[in-house]
Amino acid sequence: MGIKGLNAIISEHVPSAIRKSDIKSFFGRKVAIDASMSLYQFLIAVRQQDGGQLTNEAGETTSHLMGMFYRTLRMIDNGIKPCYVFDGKPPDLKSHELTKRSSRRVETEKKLAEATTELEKMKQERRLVKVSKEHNEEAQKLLGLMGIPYIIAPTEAEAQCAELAKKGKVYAAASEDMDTLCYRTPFLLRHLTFSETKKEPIHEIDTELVLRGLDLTIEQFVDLCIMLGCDYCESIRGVGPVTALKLIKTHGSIEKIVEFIESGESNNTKWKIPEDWPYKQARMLFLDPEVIDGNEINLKWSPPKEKELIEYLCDDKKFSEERVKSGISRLKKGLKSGIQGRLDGFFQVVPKTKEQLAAAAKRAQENKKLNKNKNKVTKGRR
DNA sequence: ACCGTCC
DNA sequence: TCGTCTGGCACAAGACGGT
DNA sequence: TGTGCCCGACGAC
Repeated sequence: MGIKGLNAIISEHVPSAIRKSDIKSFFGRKVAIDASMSLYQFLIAVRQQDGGQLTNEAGETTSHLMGMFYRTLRMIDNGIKPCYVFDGKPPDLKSHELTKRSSRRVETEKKLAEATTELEKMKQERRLVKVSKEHNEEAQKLLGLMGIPYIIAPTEAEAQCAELAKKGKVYAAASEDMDTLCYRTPFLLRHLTFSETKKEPIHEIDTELVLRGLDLTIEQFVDLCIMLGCDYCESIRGVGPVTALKLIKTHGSIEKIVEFIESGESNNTKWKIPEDWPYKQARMLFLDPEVIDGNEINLKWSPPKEKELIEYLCDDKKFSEERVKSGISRLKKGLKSGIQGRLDGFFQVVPKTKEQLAAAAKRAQENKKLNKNKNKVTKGRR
């Protein structure tokens, strides 16, 4: 998943589109999160000494529930209201990529069988991690009991996250995945979760600023991303990030670039356009993805179902009752203090007038100052 | 900031 | 020679709480 | 699975 090297391009050409800030500056915000991606990370990372996953007595995996529970609590503690979005059916174009992945799986399984050392076995085992239907359903059950809203997307979760942000149902999409920008989410938050414990600050990427900074339309930006390399199709062999940007700037679209290369005017023999290249379909998947209209979605954060939560996590999954109870009170507290939260619908309409842009710039300035002051305060205390 | 533990 | 792409490799991916 | 880093290959200048 993702767009190869896009982060590097933005960091280099439009660093001003990435605002770096503290988790505190998102207090009162709602965000949409790709649930399946989170579950995958938890399944890989939440392990014990011997490399095995956390389980209950029956041997059922609990790593994903553990991760989901505590990460969500952490966000609630910080006044952030998460909404999780689960993947639906992958689009047909992705099947190439998916068959590639499954053939890699077969090889990994072989290696696992051949592995001699425990260490080697552990490594290969992690590569085999896959988010199952059961993992997803268990996570959904947990979220339901916690009173956290979730959505099952028709196809790509990233696209649905962006849709929620575009319609003002949430402030931003939170993801490590750069292709969320292709769906034109107003804001993309990277490193949202581990920012407090780790050194990386939260990166807030403003899609409109990226487009303006690169001086590309959204269509051209998507074409650039396809050339950089996405999940849906191949890219032009011999064209890396530098050339891709140059080409899109001078020719304006992949159609024109293909024309240019095939005409031989480029004096370049090394560039190889893929045969039967479905770039037009890939482009449409980004520009017009299948999503549930954000206007039809009503996100609600409800009080946790205490008794059932304890039954599920403690009785069934063997979580510490003390910790779960403390989690429940954190949930209740966090939801109370938020009350109405902040207004996330500010950027509802995509086209902006000059006045709106000026106002947005002013707000950004003020936020910056605010963050600086906050940092000073916290530093002073320590 | 480390490091063992969570389940 | 410089710039750019490719392919090889290693590495790490959570959160909590006590010290 | 992706990301950065180092490397050699290969055109461009």
